Amino acid sequence: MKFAKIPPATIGRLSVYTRHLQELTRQGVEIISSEKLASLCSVNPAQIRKDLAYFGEFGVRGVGYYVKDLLFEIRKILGLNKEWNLGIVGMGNLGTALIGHENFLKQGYRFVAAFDNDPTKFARALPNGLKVFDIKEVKRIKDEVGMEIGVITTPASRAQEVANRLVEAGIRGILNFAPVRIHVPANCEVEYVDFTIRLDSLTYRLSVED
Amino acid sequence: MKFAKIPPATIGRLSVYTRHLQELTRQGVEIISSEKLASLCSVNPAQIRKDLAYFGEFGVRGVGYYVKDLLFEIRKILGLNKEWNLGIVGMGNLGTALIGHENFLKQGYRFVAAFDNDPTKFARALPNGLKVFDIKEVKRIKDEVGMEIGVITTPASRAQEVANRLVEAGIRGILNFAPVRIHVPANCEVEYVDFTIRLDSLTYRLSVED
DNA sequence: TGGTGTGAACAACTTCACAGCG
DNA sequence: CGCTGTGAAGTTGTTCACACCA
Repeated sequence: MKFAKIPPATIGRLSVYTRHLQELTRQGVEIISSEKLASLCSVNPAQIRKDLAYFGEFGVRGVGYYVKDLLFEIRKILGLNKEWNLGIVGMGNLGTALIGHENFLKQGYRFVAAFDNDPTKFARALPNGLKVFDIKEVKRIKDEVGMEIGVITTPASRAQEVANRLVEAGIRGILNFAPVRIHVPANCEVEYVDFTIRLDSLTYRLSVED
Repeated sequence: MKFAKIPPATIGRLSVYTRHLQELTRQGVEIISSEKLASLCSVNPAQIRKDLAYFGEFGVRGVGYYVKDLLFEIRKILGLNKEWNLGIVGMGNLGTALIGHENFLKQGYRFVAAFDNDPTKFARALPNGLKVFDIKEVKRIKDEVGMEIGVITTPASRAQEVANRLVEAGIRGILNFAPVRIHVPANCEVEYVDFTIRLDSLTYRLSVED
């Protein structure tokens, strides 16, 4: 791939493009212009072309983009030409719901391990046949099942401690649902999903506009 | 300062600050400097001061910020000096998990209504005593229970249709978990939570750095 | 002709550096 | 004296406008 440094926002938008390209594929649409795709994704058409230009030339001038080809190329850019193995820590309501959620599989993410620190949960059988292990065993299990990314769904107060364990076990990527920032070494990447933060943005806007 | 337009990123960070200020309160910390708070939140100290400066002067020079006061002030800025009533549409695994998730209540969000389009779910009793209603009844129920924000947890293919119904019922704020952009009139605000998009950012970085 | 690819203009956001004040 | 508050500088990201090409 290219050696320019890519805006994080571009990467986020590439994901959005793939969601809508997938939908277009399902609808049988074969070709789409940056203008139409932009409208679906609620962005500026030039933004789409610019985002893609970081990685190469994927369109046909005067025509547009071949939906299937573009989808394939973007997924390759995002590293999604392989399946990724996820391990999840914190088997409360949310963790249990995520492990059974279709969207992960649809995008190429597979849960291969589940952890908690509550012994009463170790017996429980999960939807997809996984068993819940003690978080202390994360290193052993990680190597056994080839876990690559850790998903944290514990309460905020335990997130840092879990992150430490994951890092220690050699995990290089973490998706954190707990509503606090966590601190990890530079060789480990973290992304955050905090739905109450998004709600706060909403309430801010709703409060201001009146 | 008061009437400048605020960067969306600032609003997002204000939420992050509150999460850590809450944690500090729990730990009994009374005063904190922008430097220390910045370290907790993984941002630049000047960024915190700048973010706050959009809204007023909340610190004491030479001292720092009083944790409780700052928390109160930021929550007021975000419109969180009231409880907000949420209605959720799509009672699959994820929807059911969210409705029982402590973080919402902790931040002042209360689920007051639940909807689906699958009649077999209407009977089901939810954790917090709510009943699942037909999405077609959203307008009536919304007025009855004072629902203010709609949360969409349906599959992508049904998100737009649900958004239309919410808008029609007079909802002015939507939190969308479905992995597609939705289109609504200008008087309605939308925020997105897509965890597979965040995972894609992670896999991109993991793929590039090797 | 019509839509992509892209340098250049523009806009937004972040960080610096220090003045100002408790 | 130390930490906040803030103009100015620096950096990053977005949009425009048009050259270019199937």
